[in-house]
Amino acid sequence: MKSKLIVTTLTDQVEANIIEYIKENKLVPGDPLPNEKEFVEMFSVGRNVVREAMSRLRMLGILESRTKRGIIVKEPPLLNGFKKVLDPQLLSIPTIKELMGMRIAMEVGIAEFVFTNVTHKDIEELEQIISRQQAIGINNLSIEDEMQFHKKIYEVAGNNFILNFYELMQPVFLFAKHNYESYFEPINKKLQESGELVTHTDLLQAIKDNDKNLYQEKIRRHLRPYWEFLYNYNKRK
Amino acid sequence: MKSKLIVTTLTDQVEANIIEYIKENKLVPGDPLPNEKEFVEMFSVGRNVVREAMSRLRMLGILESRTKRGIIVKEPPLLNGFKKVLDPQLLSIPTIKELMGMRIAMEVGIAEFVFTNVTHKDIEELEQIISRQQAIGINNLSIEDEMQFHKKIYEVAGNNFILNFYELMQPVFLFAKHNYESYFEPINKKLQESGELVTHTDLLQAIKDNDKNLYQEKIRRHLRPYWEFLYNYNKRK
DNA sequence: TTGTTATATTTGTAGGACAAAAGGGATTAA
DNA sequence: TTAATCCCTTTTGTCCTACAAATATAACAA
Repeated sequence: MKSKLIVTTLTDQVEANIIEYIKENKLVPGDPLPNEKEFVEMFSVGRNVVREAMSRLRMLGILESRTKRGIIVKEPPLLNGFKKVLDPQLLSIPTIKELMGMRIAMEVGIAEFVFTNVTHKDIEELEQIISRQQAIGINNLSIEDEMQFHKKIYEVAGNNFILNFYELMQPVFLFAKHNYESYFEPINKKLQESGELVTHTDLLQAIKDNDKNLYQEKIRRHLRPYWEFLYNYNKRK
Repeated sequence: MKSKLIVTTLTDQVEANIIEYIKENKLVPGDPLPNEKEFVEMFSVGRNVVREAMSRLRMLGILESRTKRGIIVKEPPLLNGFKKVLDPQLLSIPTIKELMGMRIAMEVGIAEFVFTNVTHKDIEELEQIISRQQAIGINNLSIEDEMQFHKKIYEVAGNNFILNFYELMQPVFLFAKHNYESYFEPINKKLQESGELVTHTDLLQAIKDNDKNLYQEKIRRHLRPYWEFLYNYNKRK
């Protein structure tokens, strides 16, 4: 029984059919795909529909087409699609809060990898980053400066996917931080006054002391304010 | 200087242009977009190109179109695109290993949330899951059974994004586990013999004891074998 | 065999056509 | 005046044709 409301378009169906075709025929990266005309006949649809479906898969990086040479299956970059939806302008506050929770979990969770991989050279680099930041002054710190330290931590962890993930989410974090600081007083200042501020220096010290549990506790307290503030920020900008 | 090799198609450009249009005009979910014809004129391209670009954004969930009512901006589900590239058939072993590393980090990192949120009722449910699994026998456990426990943990953590993320990655984990066990002896058996097996019972005990650090250590040891085995598995199936 | 040329194929792009759906306006009824 | 109904117009979804650019393939020449 078909509802009058169109829930899936032909393009949606053909897109799913092509994915199914790849799975059923066990195509792996490098394998050629039937060309447009063959899909048109296979699914009995117009060429536009097939092209729209393939265009989507090409955007995700699952397919690659070379003029005349046909279309091949590709190992897709994992975050092609994710990147495009991570626009703070489009996301609700609860969603942004969940992303921030994800970040906290990740950054606590990679501690294991960080402590396994970290070298003296890494520690030196982290010290340099911190001293550059101190030269600027903790309250004049640009958000990009602030993020350098964390990025380096992610690099030490040695997982490219997690690093990419973090970098893609940065615009969202910037939004959260910027909004916090424009509606309230700067986070750093507030925490400094209450004595709860966990600085990058504190984090680095825990790394130097090889105290993983302490590091995890500190990184949590370092990030938590951004997460908690989102509780009280329930309207879209 | 233009290379003769076409790196971006018109569709790619128009897709980027539409995203830029949304940002520049500060459109938020619910706002209407110009219709296809207007974009055709705005960018001086054929209707097909505009449709392909919008079809991509519709797939990601950034746009929604209703026949005649036009197109509106939508808050996109975050993982629409990610879901489609998570096909173990398409991913290389190093990539799968990075995903597994991500999972370990997440599951260690959400401990904080789990320990904050967990209730007696949750613990009862976890006990029921475990006893169902023990009734089956630890070596007869289906992979789905095995995953029930972890899914419940993610639910307790209370972050929908992380939960969705985990569920999407399950096919990849299944692949890793299945391959390990078909090439080597079952993971559980091997670890049991060496006395290193961390069972769900051990994990639950750490939760009952409210010992977060121990839990994190145990969950790491519970998952690590799958991650390490990927080191030695360097060929695509 | 090797190199060149011509042909055919395939993708990218443009544009026309039409059906279905729904908004808006006009007409009619109360 | 207000409310209900009908018709027209707009817009999306789909199909189709056409053509340029690129290149694989075949045919041909040296």
